[in-house]
Amino acid sequence: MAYWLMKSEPTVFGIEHLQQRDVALWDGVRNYQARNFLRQMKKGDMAFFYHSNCKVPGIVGLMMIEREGYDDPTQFDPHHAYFDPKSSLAKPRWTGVDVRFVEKFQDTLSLNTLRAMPELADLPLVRQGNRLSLMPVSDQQWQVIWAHCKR
DNA sequence: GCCAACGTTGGC
DNA sequence: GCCAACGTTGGC
Repeated sequence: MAYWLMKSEPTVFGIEHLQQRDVALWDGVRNYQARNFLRQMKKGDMAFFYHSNCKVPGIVGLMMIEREGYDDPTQFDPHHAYFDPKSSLAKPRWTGVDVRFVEKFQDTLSLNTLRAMPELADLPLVRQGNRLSLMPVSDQQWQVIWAHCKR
């Protein structure tokens, strides 16, 4: 089983949305590096839910990969914000996964706190200027983060 | 709202 | 294939 961290803007799709829906498609990833990670995800993998572009960016909860990578349907829909005219049913470009809500933490584990953990120095999230929207988390990194999550 | 950092696009 | 211009991300 592998571990991941996945970013989303809470005004677009936050942990509360996932909590309400229980299972949701993680769509809209339009970056090849991130897409390739999506394709590596396996059912049962665990992922931290990270809120970005908000007042207190940080880890807010836990989810599980429910369904492995399949064609992100939004790429085909010309009326959708995530539409990609260069993609087609014959040659789809983008992948989504289904994620299942597991829990919401009592407090946000803020980016500032994460940056203060020396064990996370190699995590792309804490590096300056990083824009990768989802990334693998090593076993050791996971343990360190998990120990700080208020449950 | 600002803007640095980054990825993508497209002319050449 | 280079690289300037452009658009986007995301912390602050």
